[in-house]
Amino acid sequence: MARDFRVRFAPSPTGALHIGGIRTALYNYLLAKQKGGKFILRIEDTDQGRYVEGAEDYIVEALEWCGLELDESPKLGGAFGPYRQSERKDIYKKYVDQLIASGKAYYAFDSSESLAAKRAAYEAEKKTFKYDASVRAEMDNSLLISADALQARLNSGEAYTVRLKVPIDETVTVEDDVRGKVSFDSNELDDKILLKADGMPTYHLANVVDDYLMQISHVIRGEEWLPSTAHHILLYQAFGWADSIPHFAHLPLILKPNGKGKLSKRDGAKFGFPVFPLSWEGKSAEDSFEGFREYGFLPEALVNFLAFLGWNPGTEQEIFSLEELVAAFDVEKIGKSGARFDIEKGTWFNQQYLINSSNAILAKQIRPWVEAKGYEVSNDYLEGVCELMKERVSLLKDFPETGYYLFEAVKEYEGKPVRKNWKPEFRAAFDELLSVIENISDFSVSSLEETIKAFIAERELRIGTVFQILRVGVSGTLKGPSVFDMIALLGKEETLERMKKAYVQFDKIKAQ
RNA sequence: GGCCCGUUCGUCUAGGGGUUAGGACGCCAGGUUUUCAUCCUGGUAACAGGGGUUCGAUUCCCCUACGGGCUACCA
Repeated sequence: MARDFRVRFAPSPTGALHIGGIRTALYNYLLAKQKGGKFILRIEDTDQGRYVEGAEDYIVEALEWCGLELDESPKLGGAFGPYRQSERKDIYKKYVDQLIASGKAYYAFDSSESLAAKRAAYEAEKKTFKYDASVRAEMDNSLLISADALQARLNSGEAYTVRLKVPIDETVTVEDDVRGKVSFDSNELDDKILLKADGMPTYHLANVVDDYLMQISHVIRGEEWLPSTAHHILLYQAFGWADSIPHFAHLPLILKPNGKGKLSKRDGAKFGFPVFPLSWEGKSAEDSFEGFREYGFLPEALVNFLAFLGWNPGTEQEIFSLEELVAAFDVEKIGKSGARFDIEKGTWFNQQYLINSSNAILAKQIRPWVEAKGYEVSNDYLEGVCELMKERVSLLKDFPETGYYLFEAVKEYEGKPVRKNWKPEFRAAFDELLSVIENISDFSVSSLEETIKAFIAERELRIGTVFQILRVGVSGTLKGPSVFDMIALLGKEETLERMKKAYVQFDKIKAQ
């Protein structure tokens, strides 16, 4: 029987969500949308010790910013709620009791301290302690005591955990859509804690119970979960849910730029680029990070870039809108090896999106950056800036930075072109040029170009010299948009003012 | 250490028993442009190593090396 496609993104609210998480969410979203299924957000907040205020809101906002619309979530609700695991405590207890009753799980009274001591002792002998079938009998659990004794201990309020009783001599096979069959020897598997002493489930239990109850059809998650998937399979079997095991797809990890380990939150500061979608204000500067949004990325570009980290359509097309990704996505085409994070490529994607955006849309996008610099300009003007700058920058914040001279007076003049081209005796000719400019009634790029070129020809001036002087006079730099474009955008008054001011500076530079 | 996964240009990757091993980013060169950028053209550069299997392996198998993940009352 074909099940509906129901996929979930299930992060822990332990802080900002980094781009590895966003990519996981993206792949889940793409599969759900392509198949007409549901994309669900489930908050896995079973570790009260690591819970961070604001993290859930951050996750939701990040998904929204990326355009990954949810169908069911803690805030949206849905037929399978609640969607926060901390609110499902009773459900897990019920299922754990079922497991104990059927002998698939057992109570363990070993304290954290005694286990730590055990581990230390093993380590001293260069061995690794594992709470498994081989040591169960040496531990303090319900497998070793009578029903009465157990009841007495339970009644006394003694702290306990519940562990999965992993069967011996079995081969557990995970069918992974990315990696194929992956097998584990059950004797290598430890008796994972299912229910913690505080009554909360561990990831393993909560995950399996919720995926089952929420009728999740596909589990797409990071490769770090592959080893524990064996336990998850065992759990499905223990519950008698073997027929409802979802499809698994374990994603290759996103690696640090140097390939040494998976990308982590500290790498942003270390390598000088963001690893989070949005900025995160932590309790300390060390725990605060800049996001791609604040760095100047368009969400579409981030999504496109992330989609290609570990997946590709097999064609030569690289620029994909979200809708196109939905259509082209294919779990079969997900790669198997980790992908290093290369900000250069990401920046290229962003520039492609900048170039392909309309000026009207871009103007809206850059306005916050422009206003943050204290500039007040009209939309028309901003659109003009976009037209002139979008092929020359790669981040939104570059517009008011690289092109600051389109918003305020030139702060610094490049010396080299001035020394090379400026002569005080040109002043007369340039004064004339300025009056010519002043008299242009149609202040458009084409008439500007025509008039100025005619003037240069008439006076037999060197075209390169005049252009460079105008360019540096108006923008301070040799790099940038066409002079005529800049002059037309700045307007007559501003241009004349800038040039007059520039002559004075040019003389000074020349005199140095 | 044990278990699991992986390995094609510097990076992201396509491909797949016989290919000039393709594309993109980056880099370099040329062209276009009054500059820069865009754009166009060209170039640079890869199948980790060793054994098999095979007429033929980069492709299939094994081993080694290297890399990564997991090994918590964290997810």
